[in-house]
Amino acid sequence: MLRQTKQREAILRVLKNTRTHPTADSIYQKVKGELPHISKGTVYRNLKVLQDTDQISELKIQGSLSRYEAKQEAHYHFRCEKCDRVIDLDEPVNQQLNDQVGRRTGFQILYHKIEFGGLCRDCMLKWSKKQF
Amino acid sequence: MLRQTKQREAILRVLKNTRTHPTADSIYQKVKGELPHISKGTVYRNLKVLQDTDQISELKIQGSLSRYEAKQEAHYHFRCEKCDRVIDLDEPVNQQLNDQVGRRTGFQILYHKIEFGGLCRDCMLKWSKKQF
DNA sequence: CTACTTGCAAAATATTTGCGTTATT
DNA sequence: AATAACGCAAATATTTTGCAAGTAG
Repeated sequence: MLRQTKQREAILRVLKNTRTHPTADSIYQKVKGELPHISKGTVYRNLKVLQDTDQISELKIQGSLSRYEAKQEAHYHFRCEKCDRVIDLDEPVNQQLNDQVGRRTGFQILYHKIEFGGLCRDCMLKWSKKQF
Repeated sequence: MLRQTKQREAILRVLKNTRTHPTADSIYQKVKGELPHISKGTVYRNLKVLQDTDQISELKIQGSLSRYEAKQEAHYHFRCEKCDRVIDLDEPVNQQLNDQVGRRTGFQILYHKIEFGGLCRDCMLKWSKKQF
């Protein structure tokens, strides 16, 4: 039976209270503020447990280490190539896509994820200013 | 100016001749058959150069190390959760999606990638046999 | 009490880098 | 020749793991 430890709670809380999709190391840094003796091993082990119990998910985004987020409704991600931020999109999720591809391929499709990439508004502004 | 070395050529050739989306290490292993003295540093350095010159692309797929593929027409990927293979899909690419999301978010969208996940046909068969 | 978790440290992986040498242009 | 690229080995991440001690249930 899984136990509820303050380390595990703290890690989950950090993820529920941010929208930045932090890496394992930055989760470790944040939790250390609250639990100074926590070890990285504990962070990695708990990230794994939380994934296995479907409370968080891992994001493998272009050009960065794995990031994590607390599980929410399905949504897509956008990554800014300049500032490297990862932003949750409101864009509606294409519910039929899985069935569509499943029918055409004969595979059993359980999920799909989309990563958009480009420039966020902040970076577009900064960049365009530099042109003049 | 970039030079054309046999190491770089061999790495690119390996990627052009496979559909398996190999990892850096398995590329290293394959190229070693042809160039026994090649080093891993050379493989990593060349994978970077080939990406920067847009000849190959890196795939960050759920539950595995980075994989690589020679650049082709845009396409989506499917990952089997049982055998962990990554398969290129014929599925048509949604060309309007970038503009659509760009309009709604105000971001400049340069690309999008989709990863589907589930069970491939082979694994569905194996798995269903085990039920009886 | 039991056994899941932790902290710590060491080990295992993965990737990058410094440097003297090789080889492409 | 000039210098990009290489091989090798050492240096850096990054992640996993063994183990004795701590603690939730």
